[in-house]
Amino acid sequence: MHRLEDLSNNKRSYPSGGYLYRTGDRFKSLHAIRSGSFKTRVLHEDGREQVTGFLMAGEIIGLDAISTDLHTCEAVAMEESEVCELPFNKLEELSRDIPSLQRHLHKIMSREIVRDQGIMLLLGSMRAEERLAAFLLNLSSRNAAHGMSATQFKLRMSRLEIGSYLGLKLETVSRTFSHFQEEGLIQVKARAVELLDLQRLRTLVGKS
Amino acid sequence: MHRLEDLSNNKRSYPSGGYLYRTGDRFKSLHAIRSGSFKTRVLHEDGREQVTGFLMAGEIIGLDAISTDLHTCEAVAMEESEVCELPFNKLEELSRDIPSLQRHLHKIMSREIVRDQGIMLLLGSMRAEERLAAFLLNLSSRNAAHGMSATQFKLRMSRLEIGSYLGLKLETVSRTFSHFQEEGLIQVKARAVELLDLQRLRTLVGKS
DNA sequence: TAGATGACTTGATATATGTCAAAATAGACA
DNA sequence: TGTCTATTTTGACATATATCAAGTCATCTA
Repeated sequence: MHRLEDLSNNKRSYPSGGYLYRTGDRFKSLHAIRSGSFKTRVLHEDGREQVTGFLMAGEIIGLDAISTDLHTCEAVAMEESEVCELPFNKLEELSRDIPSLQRHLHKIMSREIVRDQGIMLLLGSMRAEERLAAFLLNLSSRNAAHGMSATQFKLRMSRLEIGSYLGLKLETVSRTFSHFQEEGLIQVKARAVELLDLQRLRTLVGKS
Repeated sequence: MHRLEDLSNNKRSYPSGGYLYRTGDRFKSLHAIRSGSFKTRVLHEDGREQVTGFLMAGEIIGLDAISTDLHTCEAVAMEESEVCELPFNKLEELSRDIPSLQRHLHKIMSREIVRDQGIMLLLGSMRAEERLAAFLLNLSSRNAAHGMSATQFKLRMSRLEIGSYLGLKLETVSRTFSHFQEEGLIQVKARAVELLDLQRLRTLVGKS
């Protein structure tokens, strides 16, 4: 067993804005993203909402949706997004027989929790510049992990969505981008970003 | 199978500040809290840290510790804290035979993720008053869930710890407490708190 | 290509929260 | 009980980010 998505025989496509699942849906599957990208959101009764994550090709969606009805996941990329469905009951059955799968699921689950804790640290104790630098570096290393450029990429999400994720207003996100550019840390034009000085971006994140 | 802790034959005690697990420990057990309370923290390489949760008697600790080495859990109460250990491999074995346990574990896991998402919403989009009101209401309902008063209780944690959890400085926490008292929402003296107007506290959280 | 629509940038100003400092209070211990 | 220390409160001031408001720039459609 090398890749979870080998288990799937059900592939589906979603247009931008298409819902993979939405508030109230019963959780029943994991999804491996083959192309495009997705965002997850939590909703509050009073209408307040927040983006809680962005997911890209090569990553697994779904565990953070377990049993919550205040949570949605939808495609954000400009191109079509494709996923493989991994039905949960099938995974459960298999995981009884295949110990390595059990561990694999654990690892995925853990990763989500660790990721959430990182975001909590970010939201709770970083300033705007640190948050955005951390965000860019995170995208960078995930790009690299999937065989894409670590320094040049196109953002899949709007300033508003980035702001929601980082706990900032879109104007602050935009200003901080501009500021980074003035400092020679990045080159940014609309959604096209190039990281010019990874080292200085890293030191930016690691200070209080 | 009604309560997870019936599985345990291993009970342990911790003094205030005692570590249940600490950075780098290998995750191997869940723990059911019998008395006292605990806090979990994430640590950052640069020394920055944040309280990510408070856990009280009757609750289960441990899942958010899976495979992360930047995470600690320690006792915070004044009195001794006692836990039942639930070894993970034992749980895994049992969960193969007992489907209801599998579901039970799922539910616990989900709850942690949902909780984290709630905190992300709080940290990302609420102001100081809303955060503290949400915090107090959360303590209140958890107290009630364990058969204690929903309106009168003693805080187990310092202003500094509350601030770390809510992404605020301790002075802001203190000022907000005082402000709530002036408004007649609560009665507070050091760590003794009485919620005087639950309804208004709730409306405070649900606006912006 | 022109016009329309939504996304992004930039500026001026307001405001919430942080920072620094001191005093008051509570809890621990001899 | 009194002393010591840590916690909490309160004040004055600084600052980061939000808010409000234009204006520019992209992208899409006709």
